Amino acid sequence: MRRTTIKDVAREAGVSVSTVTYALKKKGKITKASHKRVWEAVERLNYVPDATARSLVGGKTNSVGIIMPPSLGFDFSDPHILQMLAEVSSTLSRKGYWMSLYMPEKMEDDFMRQFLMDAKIDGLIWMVYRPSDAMVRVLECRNLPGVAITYGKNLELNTSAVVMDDGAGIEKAMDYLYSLGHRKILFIARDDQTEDRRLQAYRRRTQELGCEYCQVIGGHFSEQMTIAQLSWFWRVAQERPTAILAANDTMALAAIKALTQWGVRVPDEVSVMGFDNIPAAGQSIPALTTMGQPVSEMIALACDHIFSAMEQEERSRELLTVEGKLIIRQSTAPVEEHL
Amino acid sequence: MRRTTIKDVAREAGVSVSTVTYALKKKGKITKASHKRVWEAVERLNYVPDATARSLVGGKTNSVGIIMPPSLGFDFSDPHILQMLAEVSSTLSRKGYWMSLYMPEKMEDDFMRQFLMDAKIDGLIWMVYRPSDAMVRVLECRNLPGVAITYGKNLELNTSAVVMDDGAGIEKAMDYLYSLGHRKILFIARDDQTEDRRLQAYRRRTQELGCEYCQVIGGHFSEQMTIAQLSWFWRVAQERPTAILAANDTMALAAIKALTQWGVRVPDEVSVMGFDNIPAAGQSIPALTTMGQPVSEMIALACDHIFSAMEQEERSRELLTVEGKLIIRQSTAPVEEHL
DNA sequence: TTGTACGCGTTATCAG
DNA sequence: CTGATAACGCGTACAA
Repeated sequence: MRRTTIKDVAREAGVSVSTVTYALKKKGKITKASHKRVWEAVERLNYVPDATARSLVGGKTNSVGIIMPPSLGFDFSDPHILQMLAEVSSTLSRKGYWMSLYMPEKMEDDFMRQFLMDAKIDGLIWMVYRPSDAMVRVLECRNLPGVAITYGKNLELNTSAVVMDDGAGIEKAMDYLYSLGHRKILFIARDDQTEDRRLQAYRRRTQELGCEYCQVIGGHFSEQMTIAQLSWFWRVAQERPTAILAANDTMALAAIKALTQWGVRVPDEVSVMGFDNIPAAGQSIPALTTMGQPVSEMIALACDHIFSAMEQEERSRELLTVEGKLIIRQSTAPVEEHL
Repeated sequence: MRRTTIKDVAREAGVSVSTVTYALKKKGKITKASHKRVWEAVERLNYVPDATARSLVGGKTNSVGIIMPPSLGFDFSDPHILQMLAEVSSTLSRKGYWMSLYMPEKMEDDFMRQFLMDAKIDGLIWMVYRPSDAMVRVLECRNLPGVAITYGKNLELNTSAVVMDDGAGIEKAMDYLYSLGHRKILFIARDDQTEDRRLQAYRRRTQELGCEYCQVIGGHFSEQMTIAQLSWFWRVAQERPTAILAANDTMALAAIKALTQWGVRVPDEVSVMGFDNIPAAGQSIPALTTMGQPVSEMIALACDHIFSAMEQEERSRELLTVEGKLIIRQSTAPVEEHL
């Protein structure tokens, strides 16, 4: 059983196809009578215009692709990611676009190229640290605009991007702790990220602020690992820090948990600060001071960029940077109170 | 700048369009020479076939729609949902399909109808409790197959569905606790779900098992609320339960936390059991015994159903039910030990 | 106001 | 082996 086409409707209504189109689009001028007959025929036949055909003639698909690997080199927590997707979805649909989501298991997957070639999209948002040149090329062949949501300044970008400068965020965090009087700040780094801008930023800023104390432990992502590392450090350290800055909230929360368990009061004895502002950060005791990633803002920027790019013929390579937001809660305090 | 089409390639290679198609599809027989010239032209012009045109002539879009409201009447936790999406995505792409994800803010949204009409899809998976008749109608007009992933038996279904019978799951959980000797089982219900099959199942099974004790408290979703309710109950209850069954893991975990804090040993004094098997359930202390939703299985079933339905012309309405899986961990113990 | 005819980019059929 | 040509379903100039 074939699908009902516009011709069927025309025949049923006793008019021509263009009359049907006009009646449906409310364009041009049509007699009341024709209009009515067309709509009746549409109802009778349950006609729904074919989306693919419209796309072909219209030259646009009305959808935007999203590429997001489940194992992101990416620091948004799961709840965040889901919320991000929801935000993207509604932002897109408000403008009449739909979302074509692709979550490759691994980035080097051949499927990705397949997707890039096969997907019926007018633009693409990369949720990856840095898309590979080959993939970007495919997009260029199709003359489609793309924008990456990522972080880390001074990235050698091959595409437009919205980047959060997390190095600057760490520096900002250090400055904040410094302003509270802290001079001995311990950094908990992610030890699975070889090139860790956050760690580098910590080292740099420590030096720039003239702090002698520059101690780093690897926290790993899991709570247990972080606690184990911190516990070890706490035992062997010659000098204990007055503040702890973690490269992400998960590790900061683990630190708070551990310290509290050991009877070390946070923030009275030690201030603890995180990074990312995951949802759990606001609910810990004490609530975690952290550097928030302006996720919604980044998404809005990316969507805006794609929207305007899709309306233009020429492709530009734009770089939009956003700043981390300092979110002060209860896990940090002036160092004076420690005395 | 127009996109390069197959005609451009043909001209560049000095052959006809059909020869190009043959060369690209490796079908039919072509001379080495032609093959080479075509591929060179393709490389030179960066030709990528237009997906929309292929879909039009081929009669299929190679993508599957997913409708998933962020506020699901749905009990999968966030990490689960993300994992579900990833699973859907890879299952689809393994079969050469892509995922068109739509997350409406509210289900009664007009955008949804728009999506259903506009989306270039060959089938749809509903991640909703029950799709509205009107929406199902749109799908039918397009002659597209659809399948809902949902739960609750005896649903008046208007579409194919994979359902997890959570009423039966609760009964199974009750039977398990009963088999451990528990006769006084407290139920923590979700108090934001007016029609709660889980609660009803608890009441029914309690009676069927001949337990006199039938106590329910409303746990709400948040940890705090659950703890508050439980704390209140613990104070005023004439008779305390030997086991607690919660309508979801989040509340069960909250219960464990609270009990432990009060010095009540789990499971020695009170057994605690959850529902859903969220990731955190395996990591609590003690690890939570729970009734797992076979999420992956449900997804696989739904995808399989859609795959086969998309290959057929006729639409059928199938109902696939799955059972909850009892996952025994450390939070439950025989009642004898309590003595 | 309405109908005809062409084009969108492919694939598939059928001659040559 | 290769080249015209007809679909696919719709939108839209252009003609009537």
